[in-house]
Amino acid sequence: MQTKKVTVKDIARLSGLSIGTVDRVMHNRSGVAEESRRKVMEAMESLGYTLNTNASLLANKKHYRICCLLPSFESGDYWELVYNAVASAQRDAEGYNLSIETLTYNQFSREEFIEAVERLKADLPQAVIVAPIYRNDTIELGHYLKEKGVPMVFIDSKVSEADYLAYYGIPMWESGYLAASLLLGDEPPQSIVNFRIERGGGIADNPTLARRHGFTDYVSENLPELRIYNEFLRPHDREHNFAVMDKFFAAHPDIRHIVTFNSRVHLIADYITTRGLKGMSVLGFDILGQNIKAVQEGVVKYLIVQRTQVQLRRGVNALAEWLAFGTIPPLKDNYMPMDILVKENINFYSELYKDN
Amino acid sequence: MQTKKVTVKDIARLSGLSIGTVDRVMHNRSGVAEESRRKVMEAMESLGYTLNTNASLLANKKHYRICCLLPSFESGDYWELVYNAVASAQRDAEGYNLSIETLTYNQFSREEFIEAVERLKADLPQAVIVAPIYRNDTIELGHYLKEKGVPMVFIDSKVSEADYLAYYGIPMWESGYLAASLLLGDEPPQSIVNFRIERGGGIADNPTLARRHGFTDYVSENLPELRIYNEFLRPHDREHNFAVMDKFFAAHPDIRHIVTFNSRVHLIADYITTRGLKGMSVLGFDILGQNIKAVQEGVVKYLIVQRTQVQLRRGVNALAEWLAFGTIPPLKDNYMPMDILVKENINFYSELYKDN
DNA sequence: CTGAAAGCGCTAACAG
DNA sequence: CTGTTAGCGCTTTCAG
Repeated sequence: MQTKKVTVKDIARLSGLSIGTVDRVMHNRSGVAEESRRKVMEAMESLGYTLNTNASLLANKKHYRICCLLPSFESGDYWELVYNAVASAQRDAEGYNLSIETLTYNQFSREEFIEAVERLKADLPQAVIVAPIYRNDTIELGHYLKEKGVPMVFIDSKVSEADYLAYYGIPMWESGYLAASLLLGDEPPQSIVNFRIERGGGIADNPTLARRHGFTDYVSENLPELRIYNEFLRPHDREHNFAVMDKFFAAHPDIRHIVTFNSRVHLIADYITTRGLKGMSVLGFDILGQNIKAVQEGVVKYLIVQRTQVQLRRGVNALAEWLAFGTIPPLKDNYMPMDILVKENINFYSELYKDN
Repeated sequence: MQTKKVTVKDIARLSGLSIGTVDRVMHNRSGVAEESRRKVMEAMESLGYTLNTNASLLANKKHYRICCLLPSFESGDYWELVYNAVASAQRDAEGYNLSIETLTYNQFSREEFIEAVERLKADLPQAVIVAPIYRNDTIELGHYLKEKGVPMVFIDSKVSEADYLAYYGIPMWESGYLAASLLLGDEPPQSIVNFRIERGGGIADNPTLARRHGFTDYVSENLPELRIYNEFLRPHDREHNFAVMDKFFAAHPDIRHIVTFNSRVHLIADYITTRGLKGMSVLGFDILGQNIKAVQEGVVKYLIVQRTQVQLRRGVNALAEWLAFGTIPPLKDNYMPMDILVKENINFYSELYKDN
């Protein structure tokens, strides 16, 4: 560290200007003579000035609002994780002159999404974070926000065609490819089953589609002979699901490998536990409480998870920097880690995903 | 959020005392009448006061020094990761009224460690972070620091018998157990080889010992028949290492499973690549640049890594809280995640481990 | 034991 | 275009 902290005063003195001007230069505000700007820059450079964030934040009266547009959730489902991450980001944000709000919509209802967008427009925040579901509507939202000068960050998944500042999330295709390599890498079976979720609305873009492509691409490349069965479950119809699975496994008693690309592998774990099936290799996604349990009990072998908290925090940071300094994130698409959880390491993740 | 931020003034007004007294109460400083203390507490409670960290930090003239006691490193080895984490924590620490220094010693020389401790004592910081190697000397250091009221945090590994404030690191035994389950879980082989590093000094406590125990415990539990060969390599003697491995694999051409418990799996990767061996299952630890490369090339199958940056940051945070507010960390032993890296997900980790 | 007052480094508003 | 000034909310003297 330096002998003494360099302050605006120092650089004002050195450049022969006032702290007012120094401030203006620092923040690229208009109304500074080119000559002065140069002098100030030079002084900052030579003294190695760094902004005291605490003082800055304290003095800054501006207050930014960031709004998160997310699917609503029921207890125990995927979006709850995201929502918790928002809550935690909210706490972090206090004291940073920015507040984070949430606007939710039923992910299966395009109407609700559009309505949520209307509400967003009615009380436009300074920045927006979106977990996109409806692709076209999201693109449109992007246009609108662009025009208003409101930056948008994607988390969870992205709509590449939209105007956005940055994306923080896992690479979807790769997550499926990874899934295949884990599940099928060691002793490739002859056939496997993919349990999917019946989609009601049908219009919604399914982000897990790319994931399934990643999986099937791995298969075409490495195991062209592999047969993949597709079966459909319902989020809340245990009886129906059990019937589906009973029927399937009766017809295919040899199948030992199960994959799901959504977060509901616990539906399958429930079935396996209840029926007492043995020797199954099951892979699923997302660190839901019930999924954790299934891994701990050895029913699910692999759980691929993302760091929702980190993703959101990075998104918020990117927006904060943009708002405060006009900084554009160095990378537009930020692909974050996909963690592989198994029985032997999962216990050291739960705390982290809850809070850290 | 509240309508308006609650400040010391508000609670001073409500309690009928001055902000000076309020401040004294907030920080449990002495010299406050019991009656006043009560009133202030009450007011804080009822208004839901929260400290404005920015203002606090800005006004606070105290400056804390944290010293990290670490093994020195050569480019590309494990301790470089830790050192980089310190450097990054240093940057974070600026503006938090605390500075982080590093004191290094040759990990193979107990003398150097003792000398480093002397230097530490000579210019005692307000808090200490230690990556312990010499167990007894560390215990002694703990006694000394305890007496001086200087808190100590362990990272990387811990000495359970010592007096310490908290530990942030992976669980060593479990990391070995995990290694075994990954390497041996699917199609257990008959025999495997463990390449170890010749230890010069011999007195140094080897933290990877617990890891090896975790591995062998898994084996005793699940694969009692498994034969584990032990061979010894040297960190910087490629020729010698190649001779050792040539000899070993000539004698055991059937062995396909290799594990190392230290960070130098790249030594083996180098050998495998050079000799063009095929079909090896190799597992190693730590996200060194050369190890990453070996995974990307498919030579190393599993790399188990820890989040050095996060661990250090948590350690620093714990100390900062202790210094500023006397807060004791909720958990003393904080076991952090062990990430499993394979070819298909490793590319999304490197950035994170570099900086995040 | 308590209150008053002087900043911490920066930003914003207002004069020039 | 530039300088001055009044705080932001808190901590820390220094008097009482």
